[in-house]
Amino acid sequence: MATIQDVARRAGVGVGTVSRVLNGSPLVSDATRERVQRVIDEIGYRPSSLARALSLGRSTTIAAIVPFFTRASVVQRLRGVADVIGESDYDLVLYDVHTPEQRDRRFELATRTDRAGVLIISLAPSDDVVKALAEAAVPVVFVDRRVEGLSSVWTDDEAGGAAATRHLIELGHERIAFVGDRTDDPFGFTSSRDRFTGHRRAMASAGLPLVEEYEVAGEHGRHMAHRFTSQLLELDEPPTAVFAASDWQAFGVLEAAHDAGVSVPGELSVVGYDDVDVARHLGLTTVRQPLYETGSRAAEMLVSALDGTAGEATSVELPTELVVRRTTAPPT
Amino acid sequence: MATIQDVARRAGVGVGTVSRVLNGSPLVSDATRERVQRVIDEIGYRPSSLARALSLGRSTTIAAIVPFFTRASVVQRLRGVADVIGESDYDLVLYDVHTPEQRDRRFELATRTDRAGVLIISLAPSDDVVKALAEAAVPVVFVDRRVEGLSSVWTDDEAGGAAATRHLIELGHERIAFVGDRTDDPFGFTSSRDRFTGHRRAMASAGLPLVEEYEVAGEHGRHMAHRFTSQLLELDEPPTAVFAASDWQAFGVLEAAHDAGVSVPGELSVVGYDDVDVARHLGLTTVRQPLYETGSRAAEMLVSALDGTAGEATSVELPTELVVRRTTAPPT
DNA sequence: GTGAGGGCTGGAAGGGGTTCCAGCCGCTTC
DNA sequence: GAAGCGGCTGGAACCCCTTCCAGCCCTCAC
Repeated sequence: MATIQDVARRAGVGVGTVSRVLNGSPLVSDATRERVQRVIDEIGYRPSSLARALSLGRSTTIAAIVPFFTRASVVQRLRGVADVIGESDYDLVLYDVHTPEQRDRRFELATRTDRAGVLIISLAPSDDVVKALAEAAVPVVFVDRRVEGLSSVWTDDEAGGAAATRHLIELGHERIAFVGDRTDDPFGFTSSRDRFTGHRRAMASAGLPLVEEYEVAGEHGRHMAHRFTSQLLELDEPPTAVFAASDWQAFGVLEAAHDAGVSVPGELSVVGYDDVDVARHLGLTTVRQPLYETGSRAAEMLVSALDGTAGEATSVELPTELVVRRTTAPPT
Repeated sequence: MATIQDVARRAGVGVGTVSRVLNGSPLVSDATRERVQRVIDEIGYRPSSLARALSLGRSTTIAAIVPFFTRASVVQRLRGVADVIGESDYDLVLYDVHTPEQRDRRFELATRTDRAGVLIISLAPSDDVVKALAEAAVPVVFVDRRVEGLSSVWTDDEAGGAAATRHLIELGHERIAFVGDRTDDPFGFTSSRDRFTGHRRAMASAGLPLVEEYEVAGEHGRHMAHRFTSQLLELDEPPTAVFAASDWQAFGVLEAAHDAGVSVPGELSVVGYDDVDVARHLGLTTVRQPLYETGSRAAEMLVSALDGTAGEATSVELPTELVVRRTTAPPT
């Protein structure tokens, strides 16, 4: 592997000059520049970004800490991140997190200097970590979560949840169930909880009673939602509508309804959350949140912070939007 | 940020000794080791992996070059990769590729030494690139593609395609259409083409005619498949079955059938390919390929190559499997 | 002619690790 | 008691860049 020394020697110049050519410094005469450039092309020299980073004291890699990057919603956000970072001079390092232990380890790593910046998706840092991050030299942007004193891009889950339930209420539903994530989730995800809060708020302001049997929560995913829905449908007074905390849970609800021979939206209305790709395909009424944009906006904020064009920590809220499709209708 | 010098000074030892403690060398007395370790813990010292990599001459990052990592099938593979790399001491750098230009640029970067190893998913390198990769010091493993002289993990798309069509033939279908990707695809993806070859082979060996009208190809994705299927269904003699080169294209086919009021599987049988998550959900008959395993196996191969426990380049074929669900039935 | 100043250049220092080499110490061994 | 040896240690050299500083040469003004 050729080094800057080799180039300097072959071109008959000093290493400083080669470095200046490499970095487009104006302090090089055209003749010299051309000569050096020719040698570079000839021997196919490429500077070591490792050495460069060490010398500069900053790397060009951005870490993204991501939970379950298999989930469609997370992938969408990540795509926004990847698109922006791909256009920049930075590289994207992916840290997938399955367990709270991994999460904490990753957070600890994040405070080290090896990465130029850090993007944290959907994960909740403890107060200690927040402090460490705030003190650390590396810029951090949170996606899908608001953190005091640090930059973030987020949406209002509570308002979104309220909108979903309000839609059902406006259609005339009164017995509305909520299917969400377990509340003691070890990652401290709050989106399901916030959507639930919104749901209750909407129920309350419509003067509808909160029936405990209608509020179920379990492991994230289709299966649990399926099982819960089967149980809901067997109640003496089953709900006429279900608001699921995510599209995938809504799919589980739909499946369960199908299995039980309950027609949608005839006998049961269903609303999801996220507006994942497939949602449109299946005609699911849902609350759309701008997944891609949360990722791309956050990445943009981080990159401009790294390039020094951004100022203080900023918190950006992106809007959600109710998308009415074919799984909701007035109760019969 | 503390350096190894600081630790050495505070512990009253030389930097060499600190480095030895850091790397678990046996050439340190227990007393010294403990003293150094205490200082490390005290001041929360973390070695710079950048400096370490530079000094060692090798980094601990693995690059994954990935096309459209939004596609569910690609995400599945990537998950396999991420799981394995997450368990190792390496970091995963993600390069998403949307255009052939990006691909070529990424390949060029791959031949440089900054990354310890490279994983290339589904993408086709030119002969020049193959040569460069073979010569470069960095180990490379291809996923979803077989490359002469380099390691790879792949499945037999032709056999899979043949199996899909054979299934339809065995059900009694004779008018079987194929909906695939455009053949002049700029990335040189070959999977759709290979599946098509398998399809034709199966037709031929069953003595069935190849009808040109039944072989359609266009941009990858649901929409094109939708449009093509609508056209197919308007033919004087429409096909009774469709083999789509991917699950998502199969979903487009299903949509088109639904829109045209054609019942599935009553009037039209549909087979997909990949067995993406949603396929099960929608009851799609499809050819399952082990997406996750393809990624994890490749990552394992790469990691062991990096750790020196692997030998020569190896090529691993993983099996495909026909999964019959609710979208195929005998013709009426 | 001299001094000042500007344009360009070479090379040393520095960034934070690893490793090799030399050296010290204390113990055997003859 | 000297020689030999093994265990442990300190520190210089090195990995490959960037940047700062000093210095050279020229031009221009006085």
